[in-house]
Amino acid sequence: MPTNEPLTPPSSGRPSGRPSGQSSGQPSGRPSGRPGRRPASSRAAIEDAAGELFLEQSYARTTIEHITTRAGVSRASFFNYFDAKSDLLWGDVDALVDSVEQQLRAQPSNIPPMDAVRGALVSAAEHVGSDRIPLAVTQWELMGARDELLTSGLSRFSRLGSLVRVYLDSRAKSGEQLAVTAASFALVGAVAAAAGVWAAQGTARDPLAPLIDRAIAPVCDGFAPRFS
Amino acid sequence: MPTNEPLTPPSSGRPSGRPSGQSSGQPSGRPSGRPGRRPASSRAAIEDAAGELFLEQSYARTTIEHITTRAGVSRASFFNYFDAKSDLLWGDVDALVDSVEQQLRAQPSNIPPMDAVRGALVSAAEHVGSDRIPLAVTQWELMGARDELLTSGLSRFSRLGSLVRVYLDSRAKSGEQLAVTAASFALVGAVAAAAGVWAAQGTARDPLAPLIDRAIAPVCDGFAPRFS
DNA sequence: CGATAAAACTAGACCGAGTACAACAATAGG
DNA sequence: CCTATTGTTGTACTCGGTCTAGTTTTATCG
Repeated sequence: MPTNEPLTPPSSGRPSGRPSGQSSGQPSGRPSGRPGRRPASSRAAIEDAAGELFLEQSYARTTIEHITTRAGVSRASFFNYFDAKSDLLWGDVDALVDSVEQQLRAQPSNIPPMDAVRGALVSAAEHVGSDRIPLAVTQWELMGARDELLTSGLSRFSRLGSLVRVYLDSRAKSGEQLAVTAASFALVGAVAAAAGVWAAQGTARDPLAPLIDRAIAPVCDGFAPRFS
Repeated sequence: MPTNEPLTPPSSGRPSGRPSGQSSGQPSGRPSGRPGRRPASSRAAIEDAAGELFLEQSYARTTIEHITTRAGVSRASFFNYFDAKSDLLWGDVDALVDSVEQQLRAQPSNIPPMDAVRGALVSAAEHVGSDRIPLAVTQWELMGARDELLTSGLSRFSRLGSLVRVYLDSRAKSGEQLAVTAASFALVGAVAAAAGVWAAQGTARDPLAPLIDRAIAPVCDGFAPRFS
């Protein structure tokens, strides 16, 4: 007996090909230049289904099978679009970290390093509109057990830490490894704290950027003397 | 067909009861007061086997089955002693966090809050002798992909953050929620950074406590003005 | 001593996330 | 039509973790 597929026994098999459910209009838009089958609207369908289910029954109690079933997609398809279940929650945060990376590169090199980092973080935060909020934030209020959320999210923030560390390292004199690393991860801690407070404010929250700024300012002040 | 048990088909079954292998002497020491079967040396056997296997083939490639097989213990027994595989790596860190909690309670209440936290963290770090080093640290050098390690460890540090936050919260005037949270998690970031640098030093590393102190000092300096 | 209760341990089924791979379907271009 | 390419699916598998029922060892009480 196969291991998975607790639901949807072989009978009543879904018609292969794209299902008739949901909001997927005929995906045959433009020839798109390159060969191969064109993607159905699977990605959006998955995201929508996940958003609904997370609100209905929380992240922890929603399985990937639930999501794909509601989206009218195969379980295998899920992993074509996402590497892990937690990507549904934190994918937006990943994108935000990417934007921090860009902002860091865009910083002028004649200002003190900590000011540059501060500017980059705040700039990135300014692009977080209240329109597109990471799913993780909406879950924050809902979840009784935040540990799973927290754990799945921390690794994303650690990427931010590595990013900042590389930047600071490039602008510090050697022999400052400890200070560079400490500053980077202290900043990330402060950012995460601000994000947590922001998420906890529920709907109609304040803009994120000033919060971030207030949270990281003391860290910047503390470490600034350690850098040129 | 059963799902698991890829190895050890029903043939060649290990003799039930305590195996003759390893270092487990007859555990019948003292009557120990209370009823019930006395524990075999399973816990130590598991830890030893895990330590060996992690060094031989890394954490990621070692399954719980491997560990329990070498330890001569059933898989079920593993979960009698540990909640998760990652506890083998981070259990010592958990204990360390506990000791921070104690140190926080032992701090005099007439010194500034940030000084108290700093003292507690450094005191706890002083008890980390080079004798008993968390397995995670020894793995740090070995692992090609540190992400799994990192992820499994971050949640432990987040507990430290919550601890500090509660303490700071009890000593701050209300309305300082953001500052309290930011300070807590910035501290944790700095501590984690110091621990990482320490771990990366390989064998014969410097004492941890001064490293921690140097890492968190700027954070304390930065946030100190925000608290009474 | 025997009965009982508690504790350590085991066996085995089960679940869900994640991986791997071989198909199959749709589409562009020759 | 043929072929290469890309999206999608079915299916088997691994592993961490949970759960439950049952077995063995032990101390205590009658």
